[in-house]
Amino acid sequence: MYGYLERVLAARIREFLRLRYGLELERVVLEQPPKVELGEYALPLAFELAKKLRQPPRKIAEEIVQGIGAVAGFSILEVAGAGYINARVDRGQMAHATAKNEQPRVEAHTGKILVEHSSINPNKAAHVGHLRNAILGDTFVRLLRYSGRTVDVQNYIDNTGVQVADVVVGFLALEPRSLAEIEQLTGQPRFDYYCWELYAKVSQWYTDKPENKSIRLKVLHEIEQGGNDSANLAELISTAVLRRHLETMDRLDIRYDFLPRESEILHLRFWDAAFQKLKASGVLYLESQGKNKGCWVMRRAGTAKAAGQNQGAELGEISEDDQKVIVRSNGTVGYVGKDIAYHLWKFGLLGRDFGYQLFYQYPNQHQCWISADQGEPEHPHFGAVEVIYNVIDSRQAEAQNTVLEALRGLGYRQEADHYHHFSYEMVALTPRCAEELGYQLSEEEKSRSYIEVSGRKGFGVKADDLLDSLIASAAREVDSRHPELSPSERGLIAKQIAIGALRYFMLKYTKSSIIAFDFKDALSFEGETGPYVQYAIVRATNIFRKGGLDPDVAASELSGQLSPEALDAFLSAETANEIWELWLAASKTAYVVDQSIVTTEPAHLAKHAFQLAQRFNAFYHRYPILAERDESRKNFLLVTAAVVRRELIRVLAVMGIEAPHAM
RNA sequence: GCGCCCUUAGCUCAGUUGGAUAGAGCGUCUGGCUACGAACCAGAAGGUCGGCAGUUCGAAUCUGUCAGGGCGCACCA
Repeated sequence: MYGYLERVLAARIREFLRLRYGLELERVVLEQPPKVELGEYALPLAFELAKKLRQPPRKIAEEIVQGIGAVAGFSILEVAGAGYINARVDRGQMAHATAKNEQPRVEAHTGKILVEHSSINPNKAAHVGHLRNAILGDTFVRLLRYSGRTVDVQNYIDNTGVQVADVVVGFLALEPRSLAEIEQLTGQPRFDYYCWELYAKVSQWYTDKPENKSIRLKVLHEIEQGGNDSANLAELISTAVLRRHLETMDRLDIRYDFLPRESEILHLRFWDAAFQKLKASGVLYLESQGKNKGCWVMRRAGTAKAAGQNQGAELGEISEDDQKVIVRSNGTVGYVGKDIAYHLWKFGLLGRDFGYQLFYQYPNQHQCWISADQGEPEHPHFGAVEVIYNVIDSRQAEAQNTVLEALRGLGYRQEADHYHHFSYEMVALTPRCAEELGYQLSEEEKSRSYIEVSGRKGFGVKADDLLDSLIASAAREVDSRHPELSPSERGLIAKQIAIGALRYFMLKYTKSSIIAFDFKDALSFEGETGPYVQYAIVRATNIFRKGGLDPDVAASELSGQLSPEALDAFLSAETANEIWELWLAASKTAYVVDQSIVTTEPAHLAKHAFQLAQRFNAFYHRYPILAERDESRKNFLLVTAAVVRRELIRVLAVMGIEAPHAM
């Protein structure tokens, strides 16, 4: 409702300015006054117009307020301060609509959206950094779906790169085993942990003796080639680790629709199709001199063209430093080239498609498909979407932008505009956390605010380990507080709390903030945390349980007995501002969801969830509802609790967090 | 060297498109459980928003510059 009324007011103001002053404003700035006593919306509009109209702001504001007349949903517009226009809503009406769960929709979008996230190398266990990626991505998917969009979730699998090759080398050179033995190993519960260690060992082996790296190159070529022992081993390992990743993420309620793999991008020759287009359009050209002689290159994103150059197609136009090699002099294509081809496929511009095979059936029956050279005849359709979001850490910004520039260079302007690099910062560890994990730090490292994780060194917090300790920690609390519940009930609650804590922790920081991970912070269930919000919901639930009511139907049934006028009487009283602010916050779900999508910033949603819970906790403490003597007031307070509870559950659901029955 | 990001309370972070008195959590100190369960609430202390200059009626927010920190600039992915 909050966002809806904002749009109503903005549209009306814009219309008035057009008719009265002949002004066409692109955007009308609306904000919330510092205190709710001043109104629900504030317009600093008159300050902006003062210069254009050559009149003092205060006078303009008064003119607007007088001229605009009544606005539906609002009780009054008034001038305040040096020229603010403050708008007060009709509290009763707005609360009534909120209680009845009325959600005015804006126009429905039809185009499909593709969100790609996770994309973990399938050579070792997932760690905290991967969790941030997956939780950001999954939450963004939920945000889009909540606002009515159709979304495909993809997880790109680089199963032919050096990282997988290194584990293959480990099995071939360091811990030789038969294929049957390795196959048996892949069936172990946490095969990805085994690979984690092995990968670190191989990396150390290279460091000790750099000449060992020659094996890596040989294995890498064999894997890319396909149809040999190395390739078969890589397939076996990467598929097993991939399954483990799906299981780990499933613990957090994160699921995928499609897993495109690099092996198919190679085998199905996506690059050949892309290469033709890139050559024809002049995005790529063959360098004939210098260090990149014999390579097909394009301009690196972010490098400026010298004056007088157009597309950069002619020889020698791009200086060596500004060149990005797409095809090596030996004729093989690099990562960026494959990525360009893959993105042409995403937008349906490549003219080729994957084969599709059903790969994984989740316990909840959701199906996850994987790319295949020859797929099944019947399969869902992926790709050819309108908008894409790639959840990839900020270190790959330049590579992402180079792909984007290639699309632009090919003339796909609209697609380029719908290409979003959902960029976020990494998760590092605090020095204290690193020491807890048993790592020797130098004095210099101890003084730093964070230490970067390193898969190569086997240095990091594994995702499953973190989840395990969160669940164990939550279980201790639940067990001591609820000995009367069955072990399975307690287990479920502990799991919900653990996931709530973890997901909230990863979402409360803005994307541009580097998270310095520490067990103490992540294991906290107090203050600005997921469990704090969950606890507010449980408190609301308890009111209804003690009162013998069903909280889920209370909002709709009880609000039916309360007219807008009756609600207004409760909410417009001098002393009602605190409760009204709670209602106002509860009416903002759709508004905050939209804002989080537009800014690609799920942290807004997390902050909002916390603030709403905070207001509710204050309300809970101040108004003992069940002890209220006045029946109609008690009814009103119950509706308040029911509405806030409903919105809290809704907001948490968008964050992928469940509300426990008890805590 | 070039590009991108960051610098706000003791610590960790919010602060929408510039707007009314810069907020929260943690930590510290003080209070509150006969329960709609305190995983909570109330209160206190704590800030020249890295420095300087500029634009503006108005700057934590925009521009320039300096300082400090991070990341990226492979015929790796």
